[in-house]
Amino acid sequence: MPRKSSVPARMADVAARAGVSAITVSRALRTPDKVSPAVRARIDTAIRSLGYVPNLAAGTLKSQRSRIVAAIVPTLANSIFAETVEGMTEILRQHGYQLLLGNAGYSPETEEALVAAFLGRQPDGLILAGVQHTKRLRTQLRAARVPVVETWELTDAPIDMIVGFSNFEAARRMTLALIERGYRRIAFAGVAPDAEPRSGRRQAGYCDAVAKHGRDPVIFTVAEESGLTIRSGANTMARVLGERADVDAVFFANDFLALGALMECARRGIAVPDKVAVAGFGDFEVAQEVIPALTTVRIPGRDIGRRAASLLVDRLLGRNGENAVDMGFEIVLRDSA
Amino acid sequence: MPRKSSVPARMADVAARAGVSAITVSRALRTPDKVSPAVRARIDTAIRSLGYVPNLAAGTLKSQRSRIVAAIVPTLANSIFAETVEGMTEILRQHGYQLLLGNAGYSPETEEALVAAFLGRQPDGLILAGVQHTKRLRTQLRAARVPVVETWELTDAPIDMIVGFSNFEAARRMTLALIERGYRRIAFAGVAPDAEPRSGRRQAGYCDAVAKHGRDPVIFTVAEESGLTIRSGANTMARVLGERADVDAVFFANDFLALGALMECARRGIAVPDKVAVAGFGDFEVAQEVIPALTTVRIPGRDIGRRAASLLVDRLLGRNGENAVDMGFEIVLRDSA
DNA sequence: TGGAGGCATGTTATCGATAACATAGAGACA
DNA sequence: TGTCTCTATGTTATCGATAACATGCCTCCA
Repeated sequence: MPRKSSVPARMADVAARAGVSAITVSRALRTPDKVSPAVRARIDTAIRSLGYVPNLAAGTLKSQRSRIVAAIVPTLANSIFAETVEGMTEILRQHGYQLLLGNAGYSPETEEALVAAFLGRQPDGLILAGVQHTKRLRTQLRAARVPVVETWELTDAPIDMIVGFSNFEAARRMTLALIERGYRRIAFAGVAPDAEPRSGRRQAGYCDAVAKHGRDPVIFTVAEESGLTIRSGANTMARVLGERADVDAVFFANDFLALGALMECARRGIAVPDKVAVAGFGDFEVAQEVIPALTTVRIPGRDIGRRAASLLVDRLLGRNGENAVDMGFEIVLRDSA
Repeated sequence: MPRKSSVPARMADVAARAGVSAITVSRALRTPDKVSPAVRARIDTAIRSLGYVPNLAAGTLKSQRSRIVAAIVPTLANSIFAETVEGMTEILRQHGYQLLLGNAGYSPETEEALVAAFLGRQPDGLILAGVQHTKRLRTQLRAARVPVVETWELTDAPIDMIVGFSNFEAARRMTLALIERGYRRIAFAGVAPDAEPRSGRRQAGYCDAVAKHGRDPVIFTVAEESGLTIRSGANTMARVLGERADVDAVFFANDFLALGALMECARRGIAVPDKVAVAGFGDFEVAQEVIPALTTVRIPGRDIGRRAASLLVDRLLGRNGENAVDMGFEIVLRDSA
């Protein structure tokens, strides 16, 4: 039966116009080499003349494949996670997958709620930032049998696949580099470990390094409500300068914090690194442009996204490759420390 | 018929366990007040004990409502668009909608391809950045009868709804402010107008303002491949200083460019604003922290996202409100100009 | 006391694509 | 020439939820 032209065309309409059955249209779209060129041409013409758009909800329902990948990140704004998301969309798009995005702040509970909402879409895969999840989330994910990639950290007990680097090791190595450069009293500044797990792992790496050299850690905790911002970096630097005249280097958990610290020093006319050295984490674009250029840890954020998506795609294509990838990091020594 | 416990539970399984029919479960989930409290409680128990997750593909197929909103932005990385996306997810989540995200670079063709791919998901709405789209895209969207919100600009001929501000007017006002402050020879630096339409509109606003004062525009075009980055801002500033000693103020199309310019001046020991003034666009976080603090145009990026999502949600709920919202801008005069 | 109206719940058909199975016809080869 | 294989295409049933319509029962008031 023909339908009013005001309602969208269905596959059956395309089939009728091309003089074939619906399944042949379906094949022409999904596995073109199983359809003869002549028929394929007729179908293409019909599709164009009807403006046909396949209803993926119907396809998903029957085939149990949604071609959707869901990703959950803590935040996009002013963050290197945005690059990771771009890296993911890039690879996923190449393989015909689309990205359903959620941002969870730094709350495992919100993450859990988002995953619950996303699972109803039958995503073919899931990408999460971090390895700190609620117990219920882990249970739910195993039950759903969805391929999962965790990112931005490493752990011995991933849910499934993982693409990241060792925040602990990166911070440890940066701290050792600062020690090697001759700084005697190195402080660490980040948010509370339970508020942001990655920052917490970095703090632990710092503690390990100073302990190895028989020194006491000096830790400044950034107020949680202000977060990893330039402004809170400046505030924290002000506290360090006011409270601990003996500190000769500060290692910040994030480049924005470090940038704020540099600005605070500039405002006060304090020489960096002569009076106090500053190091950051992330190697954001601004790090190499600021004066003095920022010593920091380079993290391949975009590549983490690309690689996470690749692992997922490989799994979905039945190609079984690695399950855990350490993307590494790089200590970048510049002028600020 | 009962199913193996290894396959996910369906609504019928929940219904059986709760001793009701499937439709009652459906109602308990979507319109709980139409189900008696006692039955609702039994259903809730059944859902939890089976770990039931509704299959939204099935629901979408029958109800023709996907509860998905698709958004396409040029880029997320290092960009204020990321805040807009966060604003959108925030509002959409409150109303049970999920965000399908695409990034199109600055290519209308990629945007068109993304929309085509997204439409198959039957999105309940679509949010686009900008108002420059291919003709085919406009046709396709009208045919699909999807509510559309364009953002970040204004136009007399929106596809449907629009939430933005006037890039032209914002740049014009900033230029006038610079003139008023006494700068005689003001240059503009941005990417080529056809590469980034928003930057192009800003350039036009600048030209209008200088022309009103009988002056000739001085335009520096940032190399397209490097884009709106700190580094290309520094390079552009170097060109300005080398080629146009008469220029006493430079208005950059973006805060990152302006930031790079400030850094280049610092490296060369050139006083800002005494020797040359610098203004930016966007009021990114770094603008108020850098030294000298950056004179710029504040754009409510997050609010644009929130408002765009609200307009869409209102439309979907049958509440017909405004179709065009000017979110305005604010000239922020700081130390750099 | 009876019927109108409203609430809670049920029955049936359906959304549109595709997996699984079926079949027709062409060519290959003994 | 018969049968075997392979390719191109078709038929049927189905994925899981929900719209539309149906029904039973309770309450209220004339």
